[in-house]
Amino acid sequence: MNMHITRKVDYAVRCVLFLARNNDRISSVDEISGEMSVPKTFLAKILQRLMKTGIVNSTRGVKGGFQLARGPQEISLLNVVEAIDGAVAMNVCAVDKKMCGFSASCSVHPVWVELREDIRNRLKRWDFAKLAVIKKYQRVIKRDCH
Amino acid sequence: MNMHITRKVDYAVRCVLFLARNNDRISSVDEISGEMSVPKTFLAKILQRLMKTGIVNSTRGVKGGFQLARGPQEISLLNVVEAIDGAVAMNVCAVDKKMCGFSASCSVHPVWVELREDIRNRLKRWDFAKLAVIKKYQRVIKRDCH
DNA sequence: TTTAAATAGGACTAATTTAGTCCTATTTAA
DNA sequence: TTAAATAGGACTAAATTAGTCCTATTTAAA
Ligand code: FES
Ligand code: FES
Repeated sequence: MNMHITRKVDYAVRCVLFLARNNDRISSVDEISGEMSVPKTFLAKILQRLMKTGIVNSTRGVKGGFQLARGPQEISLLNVVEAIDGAVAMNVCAVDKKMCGFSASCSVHPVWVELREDIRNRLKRWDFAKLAVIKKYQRVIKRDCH
Repeated sequence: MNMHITRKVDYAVRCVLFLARNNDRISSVDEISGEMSVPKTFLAKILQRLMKTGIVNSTRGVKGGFQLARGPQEISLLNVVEAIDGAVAMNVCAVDKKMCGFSASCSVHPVWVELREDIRNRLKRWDFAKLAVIKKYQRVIKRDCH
């Protein structure tokens, strides 16, 4: 079980958060990448993905940039995570397709399905309106983070 | 967010499950790997890890092999997952250590912490006594798995 | 109408992680 | 003494992640 946030997802989440906080105007890749110290071309790719999945709108040309496609409260963390990573799923079957459907011998299957639902539900509960106003994490965390 | 079970964890879980179901005797790597169609040398490494983390006991020499170090009901899925992958943690901080502790600007932090706890709690709830007797998954699943 | 500032997108590369293999040493029952 | 087993270090191959780079297109404004 690989339980890490990828940079892509991290960047995407923080990017959408930035847009949620500046939703009154259009922001360019340049501005966002500067603000968040994310490689510009990489962020551009991420924004393209968010565009294709209908989370942000883009405007091309001079003065162009990105803006949320709908209200921040209509965008869940799950939306963003699945836009970037595809469907959240833990199943072993993903590893070896032949094992699943043919074999009836996997007792662990329902556990992964259950865990998947836990995670999806939790991510669904957080929307970017909530995230945008959340108290910034003031306490300095050293051990638990790294 | 990378939400897949690695083969290592998959193998480890099924391996411990096998041992739970055959806990009256010692099983060799050869037997387990044959039974589960897992590369033998790779499984050996995994069992070494499970050994070091106190989940299984080993007996060396002829007639040697592995056995659970304690009752199946005393071994949680979390135990096995963390034995193989290390601490379950999602924090972005893991990606860029400099970001955490220095910056107080990450609103998403508490979300990952919360999600982490969800996952750990769920994994903690499943022990291998429960898993060993679980109804084998009979329904053929095609779409949701792959 | 030209230009410069922007996104769109394909093709590529580098770095890291995952998934192993291979070999040698050690232990131990027969 | 030998053969069947685990222990463990060092290595390799494959896959994924994290990017870069280049060219095309769009568009506001000089
Ligand atoms: S067969 Fe689907 S998780 Fe095991
Ligand atoms: S600083 Fe720890 S998750 Fe953002």
